[in-house]
Amino acid sequence: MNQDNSRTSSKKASEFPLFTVHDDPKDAVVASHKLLIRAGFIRKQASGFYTQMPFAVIIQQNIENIIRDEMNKAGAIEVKLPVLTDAELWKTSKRWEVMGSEMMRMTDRHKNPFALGPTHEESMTTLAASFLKSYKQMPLNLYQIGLKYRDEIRPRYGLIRCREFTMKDAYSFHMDDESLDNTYQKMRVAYKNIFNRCGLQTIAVQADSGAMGGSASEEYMVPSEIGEETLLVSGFEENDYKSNSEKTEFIPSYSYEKNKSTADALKVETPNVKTVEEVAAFLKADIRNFIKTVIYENVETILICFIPGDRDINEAKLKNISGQSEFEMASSETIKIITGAIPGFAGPFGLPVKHGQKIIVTNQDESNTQKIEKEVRIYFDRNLESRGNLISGGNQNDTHCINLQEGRDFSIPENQKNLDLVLAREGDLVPNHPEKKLLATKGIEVGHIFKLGYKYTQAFKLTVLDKNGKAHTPTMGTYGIGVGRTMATVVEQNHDEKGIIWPSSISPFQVYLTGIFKGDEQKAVIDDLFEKLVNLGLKIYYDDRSENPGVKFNDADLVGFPWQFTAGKNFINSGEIEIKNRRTGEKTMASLDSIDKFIKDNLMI
RNA sequence: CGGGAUGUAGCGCAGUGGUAGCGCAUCAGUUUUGGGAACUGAGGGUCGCUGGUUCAAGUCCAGUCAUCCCGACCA
Repeated sequence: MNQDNSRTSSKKASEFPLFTVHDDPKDAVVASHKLLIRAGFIRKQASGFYTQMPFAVIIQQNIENIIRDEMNKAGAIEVKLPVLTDAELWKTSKRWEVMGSEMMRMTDRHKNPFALGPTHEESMTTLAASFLKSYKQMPLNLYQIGLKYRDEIRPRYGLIRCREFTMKDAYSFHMDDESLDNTYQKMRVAYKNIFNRCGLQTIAVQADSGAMGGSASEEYMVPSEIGEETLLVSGFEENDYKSNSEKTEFIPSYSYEKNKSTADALKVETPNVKTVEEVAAFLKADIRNFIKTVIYENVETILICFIPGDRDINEAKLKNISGQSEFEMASSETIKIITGAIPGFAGPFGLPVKHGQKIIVTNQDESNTQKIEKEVRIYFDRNLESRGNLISGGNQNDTHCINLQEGRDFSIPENQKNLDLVLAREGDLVPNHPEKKLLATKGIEVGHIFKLGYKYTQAFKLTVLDKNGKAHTPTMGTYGIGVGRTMATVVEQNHDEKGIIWPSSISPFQVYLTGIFKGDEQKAVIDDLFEKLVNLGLKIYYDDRSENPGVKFNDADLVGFPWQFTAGKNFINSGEIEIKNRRTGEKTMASLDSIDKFIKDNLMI
């Protein structure tokens, strides 16, 4: 009998109960959230915290084991780090402040600060530093599967965005970029295999790699209406361009007018019209000839950005260009100080401040307001270069300027040429393939692989001796997969109006056996069938409740195991079992004698 | 943190200032068993919390907490 552990053994409903519920929970809006709760896989404990019920525990184990198998095959080594992390770790990497209120913090009895780990670069680098001494020990790829805590601003969609979630996180250490790339490529293969084996269709897209260097980064996205990322692709085939919109280079499918201004710059009154759209309508001008001004600030800097009037700014690109990882829209106060006008009338012509200038502004940080000095930085998008007949704010209330000429009325500095600040969108040209246009789709991120570089090895002073006996700082890669999110997105991709349809690779059971019987005598016949099926090696869930048949059929569809066997009066009278494929709905009849072959042909994986 | 909404039985929801309700679920009994059964009976409530107005508050007012949805973070 298959009684070795819960992952491989068969169960009876009378001993291993269902937790299905009749109604959709009122706070659920997406399919995976509704179905996982209705089918009794999860229960909400608090916002962003979920209990896993018995079936979900098995699914999670199945997904984890697929991940383990592929990671181990790719040469990674599993460890387990503490979830609770000492504040010292985060202070060393300067992330104690950067992480802000996203980290769940606490103190121990001695008043020492700790945080529940939102990620483990610090812990893993510290661990590696404790034993990595020689180039001979590398490359090394360490991973763990464990809980992460992030105090999300807005948990939502059930398991898709939680405050406590299980993640597989791996960190690799290398002597050089070539070795890093080698492991990175292995992880690409492993990730493809992992998601394929989980029955999850993903697309790998180019991702923004953040402020720490132009290294490679790929996100594994599940295409979905409810996705929080916008993806831009040239198609969905192997060699098509696929990118996160944050990362996508902006190449317009139309051309911006390059005529020189024939008239001098001129101020015009534009009372109470502020947005580019309003001003364009007011002046009856083409929105593409406008310069849109966007102003951000943080505690150190004020970032003034000029972009084409018909487009939006890409903040991820600005972060990379400016090196500032955090900023927000500048306050009205700040805008008045730097432009001399209320918001809505800023522009490059006659702007009272210069790039690099230090300026005193009021900093309204929480409760206390104080005067602090900030550095002004000015950035121009490349699509403004050499253009004339431009229109922008006049740095004066209710005033705009027309006939502006780049190089005459304002100039893009030489060291700032070719900056790309615009958020690309559907219809723009595909980078390197100007004959194609980008298509937009939404995606949920389930995995991310990333060449990290030296940030943590430097911060934690991790060095090893190279062949020449000289100290060398290794480079790192990091590779994450959201385990619970994988479970949820599988449901998003695999369900119908009746319930979930689990891929057999991660399904808690292969077969849902519905017994329909009157009285103990008939039940005994079907109990006996269950034992025989278990002995054939099937992982089977036997609904032996004395409910009405409809209740059991509905539960079988809802919990979504891939095959449904029904044994009722046909079985009792003539030994016929009905077999239904949950996904296709296809039904066949089999006798106990012929079922062995059916199982070998269809159910053994 | 801004904008919007909701908190009433385990779940889903009604509720007009004047007796706390419905459906499902639960428990007991009888019948029923191939697509969410029927009947009879029973149990289950600090109406989120605190304060106020009123002869009287689930209902009106103020505050507060929680949850969800829309925007900035992320696996």
